[in-house]
Amino acid sequence: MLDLEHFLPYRLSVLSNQVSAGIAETYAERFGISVTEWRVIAILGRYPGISATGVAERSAMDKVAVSRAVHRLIEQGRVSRESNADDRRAKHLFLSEQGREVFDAIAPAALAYEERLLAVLTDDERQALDALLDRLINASHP
Amino acid sequence: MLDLEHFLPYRLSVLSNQVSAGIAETYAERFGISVTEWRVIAILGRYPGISATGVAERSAMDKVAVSRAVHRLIEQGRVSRESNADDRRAKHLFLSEQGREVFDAIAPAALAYEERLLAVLTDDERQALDALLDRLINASHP
DNA sequence: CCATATTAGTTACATTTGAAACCATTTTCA
DNA sequence: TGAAAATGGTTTCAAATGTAACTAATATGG
Repeated sequence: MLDLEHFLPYRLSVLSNQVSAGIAETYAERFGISVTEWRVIAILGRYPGISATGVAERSAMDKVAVSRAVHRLIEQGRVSRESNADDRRAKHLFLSEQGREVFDAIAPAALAYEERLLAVLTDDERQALDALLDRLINASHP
Repeated sequence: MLDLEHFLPYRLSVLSNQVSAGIAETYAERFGISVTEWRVIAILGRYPGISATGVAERSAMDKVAVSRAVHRLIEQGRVSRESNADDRRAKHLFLSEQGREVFDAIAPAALAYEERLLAVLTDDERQALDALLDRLINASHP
């Protein structure tokens, strides 16, 4: 018998939404930034000079979403672009100084949220969760 | 240092989206039904006569989404409504025979998907995952 | 070579979604 | 009581999103 409340896919969805909303609270208001924009910033903070396609791969967002987020971030002066000599279709993306400020402000808050959430687990449990998620993510790959 | 790919909230989001998309494949095409509609059906299959607000609470969807899904399901002849004598604002919701057919068809497929996903885990690991999710869901409550 | 296929990224259109305003009814409590 | 607040549910409007079509540039195989 299917009971939504004990159904793994459903529970994952609930948890994921609650957590995303919780984190969004820490930055949405303060910086007028959406989840997709934040994800692009997070990727660029970690991998400066990556292309839009690279961002899409690493963020599991589709390329249209990335394109739009990048467009808005450039408008906001938070991201800059440099053309790629080797492949003139692709552009290298970077955080501007303002983008870096956003990243530096949000990243600790996001990590603090994660820490607060994981505080209910012991170290062993965290590792176990990590490993379980790894395997499930691999297993669920299209 | 924040690294999106190892950040729990992000990983949850990726896994949840992959899984939801995987399950949706099993019914979207076949029944022309969306995730929200399927969730309403799943709840009504389990709790016949529940109100729209009850559905929203149990499904963690917002009431606008429920209202719209119910509306579409009624149009499709898959859900029926009965007014509530005690409170004339609220209505009792039920699966029609056709709605029940959809439920009976999808539920096993959804469970099979879950089973396929969980097949990569041992029984002990499943229980561990279940317990970990419980605690995280409670911890992440607004 | 060069015609064809592929890839990076954008745009256009339709659909979905969310927030806020909105009825209608019920509850509260002064 | 009855005026104000709360609740169930719907509607409206703007913003977010997905799909498909598109441009421009690069790669490939005959």
